[in-house]
Amino acid sequence: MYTLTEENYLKAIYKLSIQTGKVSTNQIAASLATKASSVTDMLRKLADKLLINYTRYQGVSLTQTGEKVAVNIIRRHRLWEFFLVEKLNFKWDEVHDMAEEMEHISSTELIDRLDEFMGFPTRDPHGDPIPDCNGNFKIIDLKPISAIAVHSGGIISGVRDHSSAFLQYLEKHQLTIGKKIMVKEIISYDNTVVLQMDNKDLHISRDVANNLLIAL
Amino acid sequence: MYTLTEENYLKAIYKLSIQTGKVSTNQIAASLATKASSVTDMLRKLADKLLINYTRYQGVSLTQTGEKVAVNIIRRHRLWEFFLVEKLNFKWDEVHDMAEEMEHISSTELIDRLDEFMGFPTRDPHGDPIPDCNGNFKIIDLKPISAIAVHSGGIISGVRDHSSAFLQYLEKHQLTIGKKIMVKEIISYDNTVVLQMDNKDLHISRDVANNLLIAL
DNA sequence: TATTATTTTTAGACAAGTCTAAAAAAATTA
DNA sequence: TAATTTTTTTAGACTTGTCTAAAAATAATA
Repeated sequence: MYTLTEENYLKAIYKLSIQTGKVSTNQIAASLATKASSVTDMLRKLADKLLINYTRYQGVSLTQTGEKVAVNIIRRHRLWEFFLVEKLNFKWDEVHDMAEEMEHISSTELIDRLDEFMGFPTRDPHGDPIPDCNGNFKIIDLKPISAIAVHSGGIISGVRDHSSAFLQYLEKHQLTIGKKIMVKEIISYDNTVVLQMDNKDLHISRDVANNLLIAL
Repeated sequence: MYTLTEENYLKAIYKLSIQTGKVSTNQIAASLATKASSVTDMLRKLADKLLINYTRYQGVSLTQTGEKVAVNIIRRHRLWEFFLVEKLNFKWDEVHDMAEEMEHISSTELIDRLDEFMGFPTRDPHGDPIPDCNGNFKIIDLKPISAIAVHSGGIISGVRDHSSAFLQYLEKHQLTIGKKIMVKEIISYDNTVVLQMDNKDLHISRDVANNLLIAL
């Protein structure tokens, strides 16, 4: 239906527009590691196919069709990540690149059966929600640890940085999805956050606290 | 490592060379539904990459490297077919096109784990052998039903035609992998083959008998 | 507001893979 | 062996997606 490149553009635009609304050419170029001029070319093609709203110099947003396609790609990506971790025993930091390829397998029937095979999971291994076969999913409002008050806490429920370096760091310190944590103290000198978890103290940097999301 | 197109060419050349040794430009063109001129272009590229032996007008054969790549693609294809049938409950006539896409997922680690997950199967749903992680597999010499003598028989073990029309026909008449059959009679008028199976008689055409393979 | 800097777009070119039409080589037939 | 047919290759062009360099539009600053 859509080329691999088109799908990657739609996914990138979707992800960028969640945070920022309208998306700029340069943002897309950065996100896809390509040049602004290449992006402009592609934007015209996507607009011709009614997948994005685009007027030059004004940035882009997805049309309803475009969003549906993007959400579907994300559904496929997250279901394959779940499969790789739950069925093939990969670690959560190993699956991104593989799922990046697998998300382009086109059969809807296949992905729906895969969904069923795994018992209709609602979160992928990184805590991100998996859209159902109609594209519906709950956006839970998660907060980075750096944004909550001292003496409050919650359940680790997601990450903002999906790099394997970050995920490996978290794994090493047991900072995994589902863990209950409490912010004990913030050291004002360098904003180090002192967490209490499993009755032990753990110091994490501001950077880590910014990228680790909790549900209150 | 290799482009999708390169992989498809290597696979096609591999399959054609099993039957005929050296493969011609036109054979490849027919098998990939493309034009002879396109094939010539690609053959030069594959030869540059040392994947095939090619001198113009003389046909092609795979190099050792080329064969290794081709066998690996076939391994991936057949493992995914097995997965789709055994784990996701697809029927044997539904899986070809999906596997055709999935065979290009590149991770070796992924395919080896998938292999393990399914218990290292040795045959795909159509009876074709699945190469192991070193590319080894047994080529069992199967005979079409049309080639065996009256009153002899064997186990249905493979098909020569993988089209869904043919597979659906077989399914409908319970002519599935593993079934034991015996050739009772060949009607000389039109070469219809009368099979005995499950203590019942079944008439199949010469065409069907040609495409249904048995192990003696 | 005028100037400068940044962002975005256009113009022209390139690589991969495909095509049609025509030429060259090989195979077949007379 | 010569003529004809078939197969294969070459030549030139098109599409998709990319790039660099330069121009145009927008945003920021003086």
